[in-house]
Formats: sequence, C-alpha cells, structure tokens
Amino acid sequence: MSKLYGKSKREIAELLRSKDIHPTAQRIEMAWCLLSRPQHLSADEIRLMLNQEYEQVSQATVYNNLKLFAKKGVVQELIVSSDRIYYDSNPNPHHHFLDLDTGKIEDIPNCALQISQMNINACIEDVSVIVKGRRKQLDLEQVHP
Amino acid sequence: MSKLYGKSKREIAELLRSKDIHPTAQRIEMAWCLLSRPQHLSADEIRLMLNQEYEQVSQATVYNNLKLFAKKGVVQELIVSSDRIYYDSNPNPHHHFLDLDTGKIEDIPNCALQISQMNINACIEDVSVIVKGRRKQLDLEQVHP
DNA sequence: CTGCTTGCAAAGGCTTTGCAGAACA
DNA sequence: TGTTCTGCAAAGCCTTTGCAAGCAG
Repeated sequence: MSKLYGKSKREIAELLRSKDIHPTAQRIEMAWCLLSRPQHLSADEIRLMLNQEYEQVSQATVYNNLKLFAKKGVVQELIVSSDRIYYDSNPNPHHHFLDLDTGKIEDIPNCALQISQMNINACIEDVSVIVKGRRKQLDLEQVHP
Repeated sequence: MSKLYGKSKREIAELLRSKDIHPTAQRIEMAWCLLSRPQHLSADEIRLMLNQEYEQVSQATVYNNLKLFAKKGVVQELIVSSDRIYYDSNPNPHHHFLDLDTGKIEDIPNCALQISQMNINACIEDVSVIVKGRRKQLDLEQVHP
C-alpha cells in the first residue's frame, strides 16, 4: 500500500483511476489538496483553498465531486455538527476528537481508543466515535501570561 | 430519581420547572409527547405529532423550544445524519444504532457497548458512539416467503 | 460523435430570526 | 405593567439539481 499523503498529481490521478473515478483537472486539484495531509475540511473550505489564486473549481463541482469521492472511498464524510459536512482525508476507519474550544476536529489514533464489547444483533457496517472535549492546559504560562 | 417516561402533564410541568424552564402549555405538550417513551424524533416529526388533531404549536416554537430543552438537559440533540437534527428523549449518556435499512435510530444499552481504553489528553465532555448496520434476518421465512 | 463534466443559477430543505401581538406574573 | 413566549413570515445557510456549454475519448 502506497503512502496516504503528499502524493504527486500524477499519483493522485492514478489513485482516482484505481477508485474508478475519471481524473479530470478539477478532481485532481481537489484530491491533491485534500490528500496533502490528515485534515478535516468542509466543502466551502476546500473551495476557498482551491480558488485562492484564481478560480479553478466551481461550487457545484466541489460539492458533486466530494460526494463522489466519499462514495468511492477516497475520503470519508464526517458528521459531527449539524451545520455542515466535513470531509476527512483519511478514508480508513478511525475515530475523532472535537475540540470544543477551537472547533477543530482531530483524528484519534486507533491505539488510543478501543471498544471492548459490542453485543449488537446486526451486520455492522460502520462504527463512529466522536469524543468532544477541551484540551488540557499543560503550559502554565498560559495560566500566568 | 423519578421514572423517565410516561409522566403525567403535571409531572412534566414539574420536571421543566426543575430544569429552569417556564412550563408553558406548548412546552408541556412538547415535553409530554417527547418524554412519553424512548424515541428519536426530528423537529418536524414532533410538530406533526402535536398538531395531528388541531394546531397546538407553531413551527418556530417547536424549533426554539427543542433547542431550549437540549440546552437545559431535558433531551439530547442527536447528530447522525446531515439532513436534520434528531432529539433523543433519553438525556442520559448512551450510544446509538442506526438501522441502514429502515433509517430508524435505536438506543444501545450501555451494557452492550463498552469503551475499554481512552488515552486522550483532554477534558472529555461527551463521547458519542454511532453504530450503523443492518438487522440480521433471524426469521427464515423471510428468506423463503 | 457521444457520453461525461463543469459551472451557473435556481431551487430545496432544515433551521433561525425579526417583530408584533398574546400571555402571564 | 413589564417580561416572557408564541407564531407568522422572511431570511439564512448548506447542499442539490436542471440545464446548456465544454471537453475528452
């Protein structure tokens, strides 16, 4: 399995093809931007990032392709608040921490959270854990600035 | 601690007062309906239930009071899909199962799901687990009708 | 040439809000 | 009498969709 992040655009095109997605210029830009590192972005954040210098991708295309990416397993839709959908550049199963102070979403490493028991009479397709909290202030200077 | 469900309207009024909510007619109807049993309802489902026979509560009031109930801990906001917010009549911490066939949300008893390990450097305020899956067909007649 | 994509604009759906009138203490 | 609450209508916001034009194989 190749690296997850920091792919070249050529590699991105290949990844898209491998997921049965026709690699158009817009899609390559979007995936390249999203998959540059672990991150959690809304459709609008992605559109703004892409169009900073000049208009590269339209709003409709951003929305449509994000849905497509999620369906094909390139990224993961993340439902943490009711305002908007976030897209997680890590498509593999893992859990999330929402920092209530900053609103930022972070991945929880699988080693940091384990579900020990699950007695549910069903074919389970997905388990998502969302932990909400506030980062501890380890730095005393923040208390006495 | 008194029973959670099936309260009389008088008891509902008392519950609301205990949560620092002025018990108006509309609020009592809403809470009485919601807290009649364990359930997960959207704002619109609640409005429809309340107004089946005659207009009791307006849309704006339903939305405003649900937000108020959630803030005061009478019910719990449930974010499982991006389309709408659900309100859970059980305000205590627990987890949820989403049936992908029916779209119905069910509570997962705490005994059926346990998190064994959680190494997160933060003050945790909430942990929500959403399990998505399909109920197993235990009835063979459904396979050979 | 044909099917897929893009992008604009409009529509859709849920939720929030401004405001006037009603209810209540 | 003053504050709180309700309800109507409109606005807001994110997202989806219809459709014509563009692009690619």
